[in-house]
Amino acid sequence: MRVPAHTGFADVPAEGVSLLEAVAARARELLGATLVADRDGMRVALRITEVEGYGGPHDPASHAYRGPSARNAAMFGPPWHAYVYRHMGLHTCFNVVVAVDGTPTGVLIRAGEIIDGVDHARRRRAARGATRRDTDLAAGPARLTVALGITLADTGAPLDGSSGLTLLPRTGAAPRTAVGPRIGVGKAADFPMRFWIDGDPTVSR
DNA sequence: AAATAGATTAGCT
DNA sequence: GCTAATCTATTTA
Repeated sequence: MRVPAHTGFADVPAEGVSLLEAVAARARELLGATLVADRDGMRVALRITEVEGYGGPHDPASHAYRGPSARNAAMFGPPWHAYVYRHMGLHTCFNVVVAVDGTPTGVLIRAGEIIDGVDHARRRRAARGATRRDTDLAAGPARLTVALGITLADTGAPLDGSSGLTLLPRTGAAPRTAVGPRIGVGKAADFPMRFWIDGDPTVSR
């Protein structure tokens, strides 16, 4: 993996680059996986179509870049748990913690297709703003959390179903995947760490 | 104690 | 496509 000098990853040591590769691999695995949220007796299932990797200590765009804090504590916890944070005051975003060799790395779930509980998702989204098309229900990290009913209280929760959140691995073959730079990231924006299912209508722009 | 940048969204042109 | 809204965590004095 070549690391362009202007991306902010320039000082990543060799083991850091392999760490980024590992995160990218985990992110790719999550494409096509299913996230099931059981909330208030309502089940909403999401087929993940867009993700972004965050490389912890070597990634200046990662929340874990500057070490542990009250906000990012969950990233330093066990893998396959949730890391939920608030952004821009009101928006809530959901990550899957992917500890690689004990380092705090994560994958931001940016978008997906609602495959079960569409009515519940639409109702939740309608309560916070207008939604025109079904493909927009979870087309964006904060939209996704609203559709699934995920809140800050879910941070640190396991994704094995014991807390109402279940992550099911993709079953079929790997989908056709597109790669690009991360979105809305000020630092290291040119580094391709964003993956989405090529041609899927539910990915954010 | 104060400043500031930010893993965004919705609404309008 | 472009901009306002909106507030928190982290950084700086």
